[in-house]
Amino acid sequence: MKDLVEYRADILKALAQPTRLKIIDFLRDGERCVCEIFPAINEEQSNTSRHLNMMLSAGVLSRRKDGLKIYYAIKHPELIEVLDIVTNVVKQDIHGRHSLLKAA
Amino acid sequence: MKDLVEYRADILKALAQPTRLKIIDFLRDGERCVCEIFPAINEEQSNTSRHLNMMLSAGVLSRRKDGLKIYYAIKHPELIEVLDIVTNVVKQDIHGRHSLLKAA
DNA sequence: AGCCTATATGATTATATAGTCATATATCAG
DNA sequence: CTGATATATGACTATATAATCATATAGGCT
Repeated sequence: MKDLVEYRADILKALAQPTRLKIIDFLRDGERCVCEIFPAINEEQSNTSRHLNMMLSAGVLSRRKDGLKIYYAIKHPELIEVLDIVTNVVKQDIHGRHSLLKAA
Repeated sequence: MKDLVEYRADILKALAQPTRLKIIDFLRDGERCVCEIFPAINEEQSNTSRHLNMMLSAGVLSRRKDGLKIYYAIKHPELIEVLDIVTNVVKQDIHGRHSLLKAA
């Protein structure tokens, strides 16, 4: 049986990957179907599907079925705040690093 | 060269692991030396050291040397807020799950 | 029924990660 | 200098992860 620390790690792990971050960024404005998501982030359909399912089981996304299409959405809006905070931390921190940013 | 998405993923990854979460929880009240940290979280010294260094390179912790001892601290207090938000999300979410919590 | 579209999944591969044990390095005390 | 303490690191193992290609499943259309 998982304890609280493990559940917290699961949520954070679900956010902690570039492809998944791109997905969540794309879902900021509301739910989208898989067929919209994978072209938007420029990833394979199957890879996108795996990441979506992973985030669903972690409790980060919710899923709605409508005919052939499956719509995913961010389940807890607070997580958007989490990403915003992390973005700010990175931006503060980036000045103390040797390497430069590719794009903002 | 890393882009913003990758830096964000690095920070989140640094938080997304049970042993590291325990370390950060222990550092909430301020800096601690390695010799205090690893007994507190009940991990090997070498493993603890690796996690500390990992979080240092990710920009999550800062390090201060004082004689023989090395003190680590949470670098960005905002990250404590991040963990608190995630904890709340988990607590909300836990009700919709099949398994029960071991401890809070 | 047969065909299309949307999504998920099995099998595989390459790479990353967490942990352990032994050892190296650094600083201090005497 | 010697010995003790604190921290870091090399080498290794076991496990997890991300990605890909091919295929399966499911819903809708004619």
